[in-house]
Amino acid sequence: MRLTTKGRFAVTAMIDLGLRQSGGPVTLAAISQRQQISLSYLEQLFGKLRRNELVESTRGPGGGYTLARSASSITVAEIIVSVDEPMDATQCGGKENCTGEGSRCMTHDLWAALNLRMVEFLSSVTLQKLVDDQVATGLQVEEKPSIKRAISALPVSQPIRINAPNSVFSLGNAFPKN
Amino acid sequence: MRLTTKGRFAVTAMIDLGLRQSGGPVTLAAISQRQQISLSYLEQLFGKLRRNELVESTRGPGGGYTLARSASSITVAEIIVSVDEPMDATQCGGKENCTGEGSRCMTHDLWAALNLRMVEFLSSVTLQKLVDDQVATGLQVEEKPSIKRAISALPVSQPIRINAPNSVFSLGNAFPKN
DNA sequence: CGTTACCCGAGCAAATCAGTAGGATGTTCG
DNA sequence: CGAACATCCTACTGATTTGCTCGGGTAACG
Repeated sequence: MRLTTKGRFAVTAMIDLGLRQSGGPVTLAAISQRQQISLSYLEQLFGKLRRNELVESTRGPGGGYTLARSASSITVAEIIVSVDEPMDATQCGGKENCTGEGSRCMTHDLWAALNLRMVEFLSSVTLQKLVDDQVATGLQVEEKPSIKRAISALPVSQPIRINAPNSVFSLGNAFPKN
Repeated sequence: MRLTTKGRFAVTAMIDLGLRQSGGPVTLAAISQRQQISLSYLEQLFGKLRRNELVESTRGPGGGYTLARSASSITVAEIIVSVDEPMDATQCGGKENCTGEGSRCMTHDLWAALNLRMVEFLSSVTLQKLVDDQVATGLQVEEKPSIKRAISALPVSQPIRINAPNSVFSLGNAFPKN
């Protein structure tokens, strides 16, 4: 498990998607405008999210992305793991003598175990919870017309602001030293 | 809070230090050999750990590093934060319009809150716990002579293997995709 | 003085990050 | 059909981080 801003972008985009998918598929262009993330970068992230079966895509006019499962069954851990490359393993890729013998290269098992704890923790937070917390901050999502796959003629309107209540939590790199 | 292999190296080295400092200061050269981390890289990491007052240094022959506080009062979170640069803040460094208005740039607060949760979690794990778990795996630390600051004439002997029981946990990037 | 071992900075190859560019493919509507 | 839409895909780029080397400097001990 690696925690970087990359995972943050993915989770943010997924929250936006969870908030607005009731009106049909949501385009990356719309998420890009609301969340200030570049479109091509979103395409790359959602490519991974799709291949990990967290979202489904619909092509053509009126298309976009929807959650592949209910938001309550998608966890933060799944999102982060999807966009973070597995990057093989520890640096003792198997070949290095690494002190030799039968048991693994010291740190290997130790960190596998901590990783598990991190995943357990992040698995306890569902996307639904994050979406609910957003709704609770008094954010209003203007609905798209309920006609399925209708081409939205609506202007993008003002960007959705995602605010955090005290109950949820944060990743990323904002950690002032003093 | 950022979780990368850098923090992993730091925590691993600190566990090694916690295991062996009872025999006096531990040299980075010894840690380097046991944990397979380059000496110069360790020097950089311990420079940060020292400036964050997690370790103390003793120069000259027989010198090395010792924990600045008891292992039970040092947390994993402190170690990781010490070696990970604060790298300022979110990308809306304050200047970007970021949708404007009074409230922060959407993701800002959301992630600050998750960050807090991560820190709380990693703060609940002390270095002492990690050291105890290592001792529990049946690792024997051969003592240096109890003469304080004596020059160790002992051969480095075999490297200490750090193994993980199921009770502790892991960071790092070992997370197989399948 | 010589050895030990901490200190410090510059620099470097590789990887990752965030984004750009340029298309190709599939869907819908006129 | 053909144009617009929107996902898909690959490759490339500049900036940063990672892990490490090199070369020296300084304090402590014999």
